[in-house]
Amino acid sequence: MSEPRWLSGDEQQVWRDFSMAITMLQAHLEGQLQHESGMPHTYYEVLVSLSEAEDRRLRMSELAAVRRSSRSRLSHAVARLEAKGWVRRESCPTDKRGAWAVLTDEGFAALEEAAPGHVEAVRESLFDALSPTQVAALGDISAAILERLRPRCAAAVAAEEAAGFVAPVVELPKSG
Amino acid sequence: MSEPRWLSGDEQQVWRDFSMAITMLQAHLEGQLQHESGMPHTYYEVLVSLSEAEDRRLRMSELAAVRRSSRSRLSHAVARLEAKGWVRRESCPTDKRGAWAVLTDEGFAALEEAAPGHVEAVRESLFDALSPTQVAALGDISAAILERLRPRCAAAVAAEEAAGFVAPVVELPKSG
DNA sequence: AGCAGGTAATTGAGTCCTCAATCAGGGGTA
DNA sequence: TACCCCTGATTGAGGACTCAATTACCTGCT
Repeated sequence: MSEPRWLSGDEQQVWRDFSMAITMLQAHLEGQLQHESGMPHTYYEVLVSLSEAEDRRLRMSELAAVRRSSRSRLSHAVARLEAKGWVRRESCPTDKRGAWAVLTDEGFAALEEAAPGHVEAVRESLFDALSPTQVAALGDISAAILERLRPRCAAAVAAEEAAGFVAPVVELPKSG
Repeated sequence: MSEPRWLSGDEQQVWRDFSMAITMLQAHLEGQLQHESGMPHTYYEVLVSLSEAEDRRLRMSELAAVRRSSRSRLSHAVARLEAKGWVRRESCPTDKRGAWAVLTDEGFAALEEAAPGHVEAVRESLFDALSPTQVAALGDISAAILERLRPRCAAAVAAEEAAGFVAPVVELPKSG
C-alpha cells in the first residue's frame, strides 16, 4: 500500500464542517419528527414512498429499493409501522413469497399531520440558511455524490435495474 | 398555524438528493470503518478528538462538547472503547465527580491503522466526486448550516461557552 | 456547619439498526 | 416429477443510541 492521499488543511476543514453539519442536521430533524410525530425519519420516508406509489402500496423489495434500505431493516420497520396501524401487509397472490406493504388511511393521516412540521424544520434549518445560489450548488453536489456512490451501493444498483437504468459506458477515473 | 411553507419542486429535488446523498455517504463510510477497522464512525471521531487533545486526554464533558455528543452516548461509547483497550478512564483529583478519558497507546495505534483507509474512503466517495469549486462551495454551505443549527443545539452552545464563544447580537431573521 | 440546588457522569430500558441464519416459494433442467 | 439454486421476506442476537432516573459530588447561601 502506498502513502495514502491525506487531506490538505483546507480539505480537512471542509470535511470536518460537512461531517458535523450533516450529523447535526440529521439529528435535529430526527428529533423534531420523533418529538412532534412519534416516528423516526426513516419511517417518515417509508410513509412518503408508499403515499406516492400507485394504490399507496409497494412490494417489500420495491420499497427497499426505492428507499435504498436493506430488506431486513425494512422488514423491522414495516413490522413496527404495522403495529402502529399505519401500514398493512398483504400477501401477494401471484408470488406467494412476496408481500405488499400498503399505507392505511391512518398512516396517510399520520403523514399529513407530520408533514408541515417536518418541511418547516427542513426549511428553517437548511434552506433558510442558504442563498439560492448555494441551494443550486448543493443540488449539483448532491447529485455528484449520488452518482459517485451508485456503483458502490448494491441496493442502488438493484433500484436502478428495476427502473430500467442503464449505466454509462465511461470508466470512472481512478484518479490515483 | 398558517399554511406551511412547502418546498418548491426544485427545492424538493435538492432536498431529496441531498438527504439521500448524505445518508448513503454516511452509510458507506460507516461500513468501511466497521469492516476494515471494527469501529463505528463515532468511535473513530472520539479517538481523533482524544489524539489531538493535550496529553491525549479530555474530561468526559469536554469530549462530549467537542464531539457535540450527549454525555450518555459518550459514557456508553467510552465504556466500549475501554473494553477494547483503546481508552482508559482516570478519575479527576481536583473534582471527584469528574473523569478523564485517556487515549491508550493501543488506541493511538488503532487510530493510525484505521486512518489511511478512512481518508481514502472519504476522498474517493466525496472529494474525487467534486470539482475544487464545488469543494469550496460545500465548505461555505456546511459552515452556514452549522451556524444556523448552533442556537438550536444545546451541546453546541455548551461547547462554545467552554471555548469562550460569544454569540452575535443580531437576530436571526424569522423569514416567514 | 448544614442544606439546597446544580453539575459530572453513569445506568437501564427501550428503539432502530446490522449481520447472519432461516423459511418458503419460484423456475429451470434432466 | 424431482432436483437444485436463486429470490422474497422474516427472524433473532447484538451493537449504538435516546431518554429518564440515579449516584456522587461541588458550591453558594444562611
